[in-house]
Amino acid sequence: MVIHPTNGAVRAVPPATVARLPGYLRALDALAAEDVVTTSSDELAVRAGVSPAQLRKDLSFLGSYGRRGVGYDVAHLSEQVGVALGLATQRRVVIVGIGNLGHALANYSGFADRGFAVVALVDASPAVVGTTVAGLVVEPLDQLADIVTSRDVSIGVIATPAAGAQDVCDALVQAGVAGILTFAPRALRVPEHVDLRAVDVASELQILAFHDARRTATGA
Amino acid sequence: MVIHPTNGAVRAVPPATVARLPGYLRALDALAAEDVVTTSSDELAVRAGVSPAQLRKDLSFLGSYGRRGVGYDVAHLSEQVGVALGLATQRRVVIVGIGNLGHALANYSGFADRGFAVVALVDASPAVVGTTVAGLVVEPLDQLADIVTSRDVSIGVIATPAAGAQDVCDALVQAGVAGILTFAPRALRVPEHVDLRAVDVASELQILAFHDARRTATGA
DNA sequence: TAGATTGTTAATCGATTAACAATC
DNA sequence: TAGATTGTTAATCGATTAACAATC
Repeated sequence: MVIHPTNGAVRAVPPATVARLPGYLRALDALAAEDVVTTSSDELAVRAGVSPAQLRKDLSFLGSYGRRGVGYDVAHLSEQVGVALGLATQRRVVIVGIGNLGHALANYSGFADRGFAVVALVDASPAVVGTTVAGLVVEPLDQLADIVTSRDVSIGVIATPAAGAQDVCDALVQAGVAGILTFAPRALRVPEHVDLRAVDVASELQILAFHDARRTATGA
Repeated sequence: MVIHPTNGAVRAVPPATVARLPGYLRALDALAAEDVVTTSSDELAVRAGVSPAQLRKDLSFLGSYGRRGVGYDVAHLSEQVGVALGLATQRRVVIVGIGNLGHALANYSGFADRGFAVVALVDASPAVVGTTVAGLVVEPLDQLADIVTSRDVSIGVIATPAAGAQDVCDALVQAGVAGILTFAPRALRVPEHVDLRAVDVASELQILAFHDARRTATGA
C-alpha cells in the first residue's frame, strides 16, 4: 500500500502520468457537462484516448478514488485530479512577448476556465508597451521582476522571438517564477529548481513530416 | 551493423528519438549561422539540451554521419537530419480555424524557414471567410476537401474551438491528409494511418502547476 | 603514435500492458 | 449470490545512461 502523507498528497507520481492528468480532467469535465454522475475506467479511457489499464494505473498514483464493481464518481474524481494538479490554488501568469502569439494567448479564455489568471503582459518594444490587450496594459520588460514579485506570479510564458528568449527566461528565473512555458524555437537553460516546458510549433510539424516521409517512402 | 535500405532511410527510428530530431536540427542551424564548421556530440548536446550519450545514440539510428576523433560536419549532419525528417520535400499545410491562434499561426514566419508552406486558411464563420490573413484569402469550411486534394496538402492544423474540432478532424482525414496538429483542448480520434499530435496550452500550464504544488507543499 | 571522439554494447531505469485478486 | 469493475501485481517493452572498443 502506498503511504499518503498527511496533506493528502501522494509521493512520486511519474512524469508520464502527470502529463496525462490534464487530459483526464478535461474528459471528466466533459462528462460532468453532460450530467454523467458515474463513469468507468473503460468510458473515461475512451474519452481521454488512453487504455483503461493505463488510466487505472495512473489514477492509482493519486490514491483510491473509485469503487470496485461500481466505477468513479465524476465530480469527486475531477476534484481529486484537480487537487493533485495543484489547481486548488489559482496560479498567476505573466506573458512575455506580445506579438501575434502573445496576443492570441492573452485572449485565450481557456486559461481562466482551467485555473490560471493572466495578470500581466510584458513586451520589450516601446511601440507595444502601453497598448491594451485583452483588457491589460502591456508593461515594459524592465518591470518584469517587480511584476512577478508584487503580483505573486508563479508561471511565466515566453512568446518572444528566439533571439530574446534566453534573456527573458533568465529574468523570469531571477524574479522567482516556479515554472516557465516557452514557445520560442530555441533550447532554453534553467536551473534545476525551475520547471520548464517547451512547445515548438514548427518542431511538431517536422515530427509529422517524419511519419509522412515514412508513408510515402514505403508506398503506403 | 544497421541495415540501410537502398533509399538511404533507416528502419525503426524510436518515437522518442524522432521527437528530438527537430531540436538537433535547430541547434545545427544555429551553429551554421555562427559559421561553425565542425562540432562534437558534447557541444551539440549542450546546445540541444540533452546528454552527449543520448545525442550519439539518437544520431546512430539515422546512420554514421560523424568521424571518430573528429566530430560532426555541421552542414552535412544538418542535411542528413533534414533528410531523415523528410524535409527534402516541402510539405503543404492548411490551417483550419482563423481566430486569434489561427491568425498567429498564419503569420508565423518560422514555418517557411523550416520546410512548410501554409497554402490555405479555412474557417467556418461567414464573417471570417473572404478576409485576407497573412496574404491568403480565408476560405469556407465546405471547400476543405477540394483544397486538400487540389493543392496537395499533407498536413492539417486545427485551431478551432474544442466543440468543432472532431468534425474538422474527420473532414481532414476524409480529405486525405497524412498528419494533423491540433491545438483544440479535446482528445481527437483518428484512424491508425493518420498521425496526430496535440498541443494544449492550458494542459501545459497544469503540468507546471503540478510541480509548483509539489514545491510549495514540501516547503522547497 | 597519442589524444580525441564516435558508434555501439550492456546495464539500468522507467513506462506500459495484461491479468487477476479484491471487493463493491 | 453473481456480475462488474477497481487497484495492484508481474511481465513486457522501450528509453536512457554509462562505459568502452573502434578508429580518426
